[in-house]
Amino acid sequence: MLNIASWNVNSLKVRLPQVLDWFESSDTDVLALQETKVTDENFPAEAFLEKGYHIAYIGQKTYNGVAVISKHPIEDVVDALPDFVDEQKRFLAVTIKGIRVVNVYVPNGAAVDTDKYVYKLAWLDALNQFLQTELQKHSKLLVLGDFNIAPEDRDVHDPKAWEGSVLVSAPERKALSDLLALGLTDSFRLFEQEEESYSWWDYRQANFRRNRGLRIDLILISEALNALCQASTINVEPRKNERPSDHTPVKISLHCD
DNA sequence: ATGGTGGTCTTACCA
Repeated sequence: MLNIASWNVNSLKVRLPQVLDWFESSDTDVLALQETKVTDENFPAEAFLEKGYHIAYIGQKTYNGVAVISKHPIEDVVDALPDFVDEQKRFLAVTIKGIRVVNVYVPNGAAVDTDKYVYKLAWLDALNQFLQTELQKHSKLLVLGDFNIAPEDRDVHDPKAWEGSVLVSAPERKALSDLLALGLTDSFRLFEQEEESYSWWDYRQANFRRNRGLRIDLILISEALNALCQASTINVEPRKNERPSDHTPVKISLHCD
């Protein structure tokens, strides 16, 4: 079994002990991180290398930043969306055991009718363009990360309150369904899941305790991986940690020979 | 009750 996970850690500096603990205890082979918020010079590489892990990362000061931690060698690293000028470090594609792993931190979008929302939709369009060609080159491909989009109303704790707002708006959901139309599947919905399953809870208003969350951390898989996918889960435990990230890890198990 | 939390080379901004 090959276990692949995604976790928006909201500062790798703060969350490093939690990441190391969870990576080991959860039997994860490949972990995609978002919001590392660390420059490449300050990335805590040694903490992973001394354990024999393989790493790839691209970051910046204060904001954004993505990384991949792997128990298997990493090949063919691409650290930016091609043909898209972007100062923000949100994209990292790697190949591990013949599987193309595309780690994304999709822009949040702030609110509809803002420049950040326009940037979010443009970014998603550039991702779509990239995946069109990438899927022709890699039959085994997955796109995982913080999509900052809840695919459906059942992924939202209070759809009425959220209606039309950023993270659920129709243009964002259209951009997500355009990704799925390339031949990708939201792995979480391949399996029976508990109702009110979420991956992110705002720090404010005791939202986690009240399970007022959204499912915005996704693992999209190509058709060739569909047949190999044995499970897709949300691992809620790390959200209960002291000083938790506001996101919790999501994970798939792939059958491999 | 129009707030609230948490992260960052902070005291403003992002989420």
